[in-house]
Amino acid sequence: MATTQPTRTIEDYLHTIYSLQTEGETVISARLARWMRVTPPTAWATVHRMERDRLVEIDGKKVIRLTAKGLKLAENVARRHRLSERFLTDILGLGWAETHEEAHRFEHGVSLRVEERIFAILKNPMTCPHGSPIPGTGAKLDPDLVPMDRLRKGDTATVRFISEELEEDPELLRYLERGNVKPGQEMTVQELVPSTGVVIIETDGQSVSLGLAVAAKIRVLPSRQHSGAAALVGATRITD
Amino acid sequence: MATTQPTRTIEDYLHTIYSLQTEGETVISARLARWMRVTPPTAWATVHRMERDRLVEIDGKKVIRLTAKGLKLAENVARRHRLSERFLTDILGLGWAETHEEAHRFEHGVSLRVEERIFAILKNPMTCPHGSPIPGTGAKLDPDLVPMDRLRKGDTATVRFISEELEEDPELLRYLERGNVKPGQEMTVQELVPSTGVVIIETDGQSVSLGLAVAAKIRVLPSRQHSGAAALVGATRITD
DNA sequence: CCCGCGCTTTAGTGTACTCTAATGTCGGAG
DNA sequence: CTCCGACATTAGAGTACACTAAAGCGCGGG
Repeated sequence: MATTQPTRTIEDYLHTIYSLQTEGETVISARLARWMRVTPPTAWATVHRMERDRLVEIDGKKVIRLTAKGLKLAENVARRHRLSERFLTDILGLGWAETHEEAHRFEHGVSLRVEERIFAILKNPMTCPHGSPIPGTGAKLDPDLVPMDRLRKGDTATVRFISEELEEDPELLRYLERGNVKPGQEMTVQELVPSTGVVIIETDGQSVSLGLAVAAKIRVLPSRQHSGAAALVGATRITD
Repeated sequence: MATTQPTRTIEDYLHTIYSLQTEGETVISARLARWMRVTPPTAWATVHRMERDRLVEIDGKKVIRLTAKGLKLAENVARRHRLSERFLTDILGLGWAETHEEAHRFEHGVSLRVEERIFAILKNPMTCPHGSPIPGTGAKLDPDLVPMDRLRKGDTATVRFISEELEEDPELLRYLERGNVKPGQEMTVQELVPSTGVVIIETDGQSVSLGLAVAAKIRVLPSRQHSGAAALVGATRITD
């Protein structure tokens, strides 16, 4: 009945699918292939093993969705990952940009017992250092958050959430760290012209330029709602 | 040239071979098979992959020895393992008996960076909680230590070292923990009659019975040398 | 309406690691 | 000297995960 512990590979897929799914993205095999850095046939085969083991379902449009069983396992992986990130930064003192990569390795070594201890030592944290809620704590992504690319020139907001998709790129993370683009940071939009594909924001007096695809995966809580935050709803994009 | 990172399996074999080798035991394939809980053909194939990759050499008597390359990797695994044990007991508060098992999982998640941080937080520990020296710290197993089964009735000694071979059995470890048979503990031999196969010792007023095969893998520093500690040299045994 | 591009899927390989079943080998006990 | 038992080894098989090469498929634009 495949009640065996998922392998490391399967845990990674579960985590990725969970991330995309909770961030409201459409999960298809090709996207997983890119994220996992494997070829499409490899991802396809793995996803189909997961379907066989009732971890996911694949609908007529090839969209992959976690089953209840898969969700449970995925939440567990995500919890260990995000908790590991907190642990690595808060207790071991690793940098904000390194921690995702390190946690990706670290999380697989964390058993239930160790997880509980780390939780206790950290005093039950609710989110990872990049703003993702830690499953099991009751924390949810604030629905009032807005993708940064929906802001307009002059808008002020607080950075709250960096997508785990962006975390896959350490160079980008270092760039964001240098620019203070981290949860809790106040920011103001200096320029945002869709046709240029660039948004320029100001954080603590620093000017930081971001591509719109990147800005779309950073969520902020607006302070002064200029106006149009709700205008562009439904502009779904599968950019990877 | 197989400069790839060793797999988890290979790391485990390296660690086991390293443990046996540094404790002065003869390493053969059958023994590895028992320790790793796999069948002899599996262990054989794995060891031969390791030979192919120049991690070990196998002599005419089928004895397996680490090459310089294998030793380097094995020391790294052992360091991460023993350091993890210290970390899990000292920082996370896991029990002395659980920690080996947990560390076995945990160690694979520890990168060089994380290893360095843990070292720093623990203030450069020299040994694991069971007395094994942590490679890279310069610590060595004290050559004055004596296997507990070499003592005689009435001898007093201090427990210093529990073999990693014994650590594979959590039940035994819990028994030892309850009986205070841990590094640093003073003890006196109450009974030791080889023909009975049992040694009875006293620790903090507690009486603890151990099989001689187990006692042989616990090393102590004698306080009063009654006499015959050097008598039985060379009684090599491959008991597992 | 057809074509191409992105996605899916099949086919064929290869390595690591595991098993069972069976055979070869060697040394010590009788 | 022979036979048994422990160990080594070969043979045959299966799963997970990775790849390349090559089709198939469906939809949006010309």
